[in-house]
Amino acid sequence: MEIASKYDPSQTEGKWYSYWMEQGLFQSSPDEREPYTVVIPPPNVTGVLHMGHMLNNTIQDILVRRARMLGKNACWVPGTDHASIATEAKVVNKLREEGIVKTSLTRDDFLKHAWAWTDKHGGIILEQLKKLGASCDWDRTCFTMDEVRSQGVIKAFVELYNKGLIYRGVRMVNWDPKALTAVSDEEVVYKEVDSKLYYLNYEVEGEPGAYVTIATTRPETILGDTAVCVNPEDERFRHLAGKRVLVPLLGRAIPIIQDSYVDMEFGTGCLKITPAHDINDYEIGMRHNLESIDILNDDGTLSEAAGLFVGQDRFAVRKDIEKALAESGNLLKVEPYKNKVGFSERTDAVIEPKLSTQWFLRMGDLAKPALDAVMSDEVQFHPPKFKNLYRHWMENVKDWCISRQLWWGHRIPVWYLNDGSFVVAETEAEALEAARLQSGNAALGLDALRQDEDVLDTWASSWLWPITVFDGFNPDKKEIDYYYPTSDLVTGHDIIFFWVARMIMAGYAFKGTFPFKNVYFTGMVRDKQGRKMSKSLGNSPDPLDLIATYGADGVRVGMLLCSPAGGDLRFDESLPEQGRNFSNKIWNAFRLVKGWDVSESAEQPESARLAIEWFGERLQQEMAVISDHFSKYRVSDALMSVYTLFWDEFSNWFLEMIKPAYQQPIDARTHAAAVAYFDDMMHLLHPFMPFISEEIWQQLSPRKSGESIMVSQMPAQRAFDSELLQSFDLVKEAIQHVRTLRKNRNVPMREALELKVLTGEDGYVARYNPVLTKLVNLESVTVVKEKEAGAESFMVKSTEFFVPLAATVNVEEELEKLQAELKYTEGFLNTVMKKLGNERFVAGAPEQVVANEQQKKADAEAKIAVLKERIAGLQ
RNA sequence: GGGCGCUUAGCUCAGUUGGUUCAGAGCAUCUGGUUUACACCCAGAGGGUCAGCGGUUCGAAUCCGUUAGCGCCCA
Repeated sequence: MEIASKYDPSQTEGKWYSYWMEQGLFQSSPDEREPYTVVIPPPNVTGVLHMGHMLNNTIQDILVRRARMLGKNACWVPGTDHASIATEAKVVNKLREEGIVKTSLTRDDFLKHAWAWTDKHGGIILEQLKKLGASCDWDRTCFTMDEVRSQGVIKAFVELYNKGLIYRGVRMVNWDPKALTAVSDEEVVYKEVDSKLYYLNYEVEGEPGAYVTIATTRPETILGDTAVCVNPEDERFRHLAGKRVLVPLLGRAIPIIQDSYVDMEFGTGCLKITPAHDINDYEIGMRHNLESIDILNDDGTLSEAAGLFVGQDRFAVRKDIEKALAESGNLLKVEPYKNKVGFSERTDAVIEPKLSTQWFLRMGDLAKPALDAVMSDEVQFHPPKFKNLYRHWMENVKDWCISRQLWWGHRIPVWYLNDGSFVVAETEAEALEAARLQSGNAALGLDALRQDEDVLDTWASSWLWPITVFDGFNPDKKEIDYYYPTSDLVTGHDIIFFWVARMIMAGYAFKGTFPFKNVYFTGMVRDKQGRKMSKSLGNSPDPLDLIATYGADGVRVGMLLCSPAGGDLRFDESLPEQGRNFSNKIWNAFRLVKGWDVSESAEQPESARLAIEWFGERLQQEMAVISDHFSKYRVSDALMSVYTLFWDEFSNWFLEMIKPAYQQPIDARTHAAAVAYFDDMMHLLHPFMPFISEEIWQQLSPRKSGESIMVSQMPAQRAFDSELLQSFDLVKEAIQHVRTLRKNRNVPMREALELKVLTGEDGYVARYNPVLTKLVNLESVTVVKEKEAGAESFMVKSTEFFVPLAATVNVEEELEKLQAELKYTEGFLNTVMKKLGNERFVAGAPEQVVANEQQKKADAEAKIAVLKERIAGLQ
């Protein structure tokens, strides 16, 4: 059978994914095994796969596949979230293109359109994850707005309300005038912008010609001013206490108040107060019982209350009012100014601080156990540096505005009665019952109830995800008791507050314990220049194109090669290319092993026997390293271990050592060992590169139908012989020296060499001669008692090796090399001696460290002796 | 403005309680190579005052202070 010399992922990836699905290998149900559970960070239902998802889901799949192969009952629950604002905005846009205005539709009609959109686009992203190889239990696919998840959200709301943790209140919220909804603090992105600082003169009432000057970046808001404030310590304004000033253009008189909030150094030291449109002004207004004048409509245009410019957009007014103020003589000057302005994360509209009635979740009590859990490592963060950030946020946590003025989402389970009171209940029927009780009117009908028009923030369903995906709010606890708490959560560090912190709170609030044991924070995927990947920049490659070009395995490797936990990663196409190259390397190693003729009668060469003995230990050594990496969530390092184990140790050393001579068969014992090692390495590789490892595993040995590497067990770990490994390294070193020598002297491989060994205290292991002989083509290895004059030479530790060659050695070059090595070794010995000569070191350092230094001293002295001898011999 | 973090080879980054020859890996570069598994490869090589300065210590890339540059989070 001819095997192609290039590995072609397109021939295998789809095939094996279908096979795994058909065999039901991703499925999990509770049994007696230890569970290993991961819930996917649900991507936006109408979104498409981007590089962040690729990274994130690759890591999850690696963890899940490894756990499965370690004998755990691995369960990875997939799903999507409904992304309230984003999806509603998309649907509104689509309707607008069709000539339909949202406000012309009823809520129900709008929701029909939204569901249609969701049905059409939802799930695309999950299909894309399959291309990546994600081993999710697809039978468990959840959606934040499906029935079970919605029930959970409503039950949680009612429960929290009954505990007094949810309240309705008038607060300053972040208003998005484009989406026409409040958004949470976390959804506001602050950016530095070039704006202007306007200096405005307010005339003192009754004192024509007397002014105070204020500085503001938002001159249009003067229409809502209800005071001017100065610092009580400020001498400059003391004479104004108790007086009033006139708002420019309007002539409305407002008081001059005193509050220590005002920074005397900033601007003019005189601050205008607009309680309805600035959070700090609002607080000052509360302290001084000021009136609030809301001059803006929800869409950002000026309202009747403004008195002027009514109906015009806030930014248009800013320009127009500048002119008007200049004409009226109130504009003193305008300076360029840089300030931070809040933008909506979803719509990029400038956020308007706005007084509004909203639902809030009290966070104080919820935060406490969640904070403790992370600080005590009951929930472990990887990398731990995020603990600090988390603590800072948790200690300063503010109440969470959970209502959104949207239709797409979970409608708030609150019903208002005609008298303005309200009831909170899980269903309409229960609401009616409660309302009858509350009103004392047993005849109250449904028509007397009006459900709150708003929906809940999307994160109000996402934070319950680890619970609701196992139907944790219903009486049947079989699933949740088995799978919860989950094991690992893998997510971007950008949603640590949005999601991670809140899930931990929900875990303690509703389940009494943490939702996951470990959180692995990934970095943000950036382009080569360090820019965040975004649609508008067009700097994000299409993940599916990458998979088509380099294979899913190649892309997975590429993602990991640049992804230390938590740090940003710079992606460019050389990375999946490297992954593809690795696939090809593995494939060709397989071709080699598969292509050999196997002879039952051929004797096993000693070199092969030694190679097998060595690689068995080497494999164990690396498996220990890999396990250690995984235990510390160093997934990239674990991959790098597998990578070098396969490429360097297995392919470049082991296979070369056992390779039979040209056109000769390989003996059966050696071949069997090679196949067994290959099998082991496919296991180690499988979590990282599921497709090629399955393809090769299936071909390595006959397999039964339904078998798969993904549900087979990882090779068993055992202790390994590190002395053997060290002594083998000495042979490798000798081999490398001979190779260099061949290269320097232009001696081709086919020409066999003589090797003479002048043994020192260490550096030579005679039993490995067959390996040495095979890899560098020696005709003999002989132990000598004397130096070999005129031969090329090299050293391993204190042993000297000589290779007699026809042409003479370049004495000068050789001397130079030896002198350099001598100098280095002497310098090294010197530092060692300094340490050993230092009484405080000998007394203070641990015994082992001192012993090491003594060993170094002995080694160095032996080597120096040999070097000096050789130099003398050459001179 | 407040807080946190980072700065190690051309690039991306490791360096795990200060102590094995500790200054590393991968990629890139350079030099050889039609050794029939692989040029998506093989064999080699070069390359860094561990950001600067000061301190602690027998010993510092590692701990402390400080300066500069960069990044992130929060208001």
